[in-house]
Amino acid sequence: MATGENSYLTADEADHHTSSSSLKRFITLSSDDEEKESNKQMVKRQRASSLPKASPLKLMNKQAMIRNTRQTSLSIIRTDVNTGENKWNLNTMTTQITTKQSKKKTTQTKLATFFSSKSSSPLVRTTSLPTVIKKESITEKTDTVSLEGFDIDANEIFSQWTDELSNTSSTTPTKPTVDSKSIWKQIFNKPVKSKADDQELKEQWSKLDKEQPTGGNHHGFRGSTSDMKRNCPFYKKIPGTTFCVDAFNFGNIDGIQAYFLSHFHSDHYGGLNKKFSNMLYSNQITCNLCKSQLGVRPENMTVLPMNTFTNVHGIDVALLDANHCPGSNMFLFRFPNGKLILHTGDFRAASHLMAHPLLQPNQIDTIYLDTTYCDSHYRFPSQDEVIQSAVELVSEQLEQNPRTLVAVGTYLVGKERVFHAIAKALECKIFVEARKFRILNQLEDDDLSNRLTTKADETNVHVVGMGSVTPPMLQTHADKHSLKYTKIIGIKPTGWTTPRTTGGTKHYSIESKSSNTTIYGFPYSEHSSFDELKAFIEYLKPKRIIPTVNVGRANVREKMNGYFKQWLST
DNA sequence: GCGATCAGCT
DNA sequence: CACAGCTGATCGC
Repeated sequence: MATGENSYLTADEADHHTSSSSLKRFITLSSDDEEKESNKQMVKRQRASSLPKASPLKLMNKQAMIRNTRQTSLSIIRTDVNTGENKWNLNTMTTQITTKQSKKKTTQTKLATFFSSKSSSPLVRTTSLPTVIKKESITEKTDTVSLEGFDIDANEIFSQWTDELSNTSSTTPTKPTVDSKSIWKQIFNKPVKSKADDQELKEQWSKLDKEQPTGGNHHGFRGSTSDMKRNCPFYKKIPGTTFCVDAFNFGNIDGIQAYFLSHFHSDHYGGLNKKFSNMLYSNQITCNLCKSQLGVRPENMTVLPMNTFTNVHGIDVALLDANHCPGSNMFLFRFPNGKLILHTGDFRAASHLMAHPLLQPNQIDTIYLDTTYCDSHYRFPSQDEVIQSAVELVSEQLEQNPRTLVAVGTYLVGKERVFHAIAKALECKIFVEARKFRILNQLEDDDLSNRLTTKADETNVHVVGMGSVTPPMLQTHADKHSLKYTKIIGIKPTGWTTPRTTGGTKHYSIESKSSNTTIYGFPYSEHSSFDELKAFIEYLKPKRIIPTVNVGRANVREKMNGYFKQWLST
């Protein structure tokens, strides 16, 4: 249980409210437990009376978020429309108590309301109230409810609850009054359904299938059939927040304040340009690239530190290395009640990622998972093994013929380790085009930067775009840059290359060969292999997994779901 | 004439 | 196929 210093709950309450098994526990409460429960409430009330009164609050925002989790908690996050700041967090926690009346189980909900502020004492006031909502009326998912048109004074809401409390004997729940009902109606101004997670997810996917039937990955990158702006798929939004991840192709998304970017690859930043007028959150390297390559204005970007929680609009966010390309990170979101959501962005799972102190088993509620290779036939060696193999190949080739040009395919960012390792082994420089030169110099790797040159004849190791690793393109490249080579070899590091299991350590395949041009495919991946994904999930044991890649077809999703179930049940 | 977006391709 | 682009055409200003 993460009850860090930023948690708005005391440790005791956090445990009480957010324990993963709390729901189950309440359903099976014995009368003994009930007694304990009412004692607890009593203590709480006593403590509440000694706390300072809540100061009057004016709800200035046009939007509030209603979040109902497994623990059936409800929170309203209030934002100042002028500053975009969350000055106050106004939370209403609900806990559930099940009583056995006759044979029928009925669930009643007690409310504990409290106000909290980032700057002052976290718990200003607590109270408990009679039943206002029934469990059945709460969905376990998150709903964003627009409060447009309402100008609600918080005191107006809660004064009525307080009145109810004083008129009610503390142990006997009474029926809600019409007044408090109407207030809840205002907040839940759209119908709230009760559904199991699975069912809810299924519906969100099939809704997406209907809306965007073009298949593919709903990146918003392709597949538009009309001039209508596409909707942001649900799995790019973080429930219970005003956050989205890697969603720049959908204009200004309703209810979104913070646009997170996991790394600088075009299918993730797609749509981002200098006209971007919202707030982007990412790591230093990615922000550098957004500025230099896309012209995103610095005032529209916030650089977040790695490996530590930073508060963004009332929610703590930590950036963790994703082991994908340089400047790639995962996002770990921590809610005021301790709930954790992990968005992996694109990542390659490895033991050193799982060893991160912020990633503990059984702590994560929902994980948004890079499922690029989530199929049992995707197995490839470690990056180190493949790099080793590439270095050996290049060394052999150069020994045979020193007038060999080595062209290594790369992405805009990504696959750097391959040509870097080769250049290190050969103790030589690395030729890159001017644009690539600028990009690589932003990656904060001194040895890499020192080896770069934009003069083609200074080294045998040339960096080219992945698309240029074809026989005719390589030929053109060799002709264009130098006459001092008699042979050219292309290195194509891509995860889609099926590794040749030659029994040895030569992890490559020959993709094409002519008299003086050979292209080698290396199974060098910057996404998790199937086994790595499996190990990652089996270690973390999240409550729920939402895939973010290969989600365009229902049958593929079903297959992945099958794997998830297996992994989580071991 | 420029940038943004799209189809096609790898 | 997917990935992470690239190229060239078209659209909007």
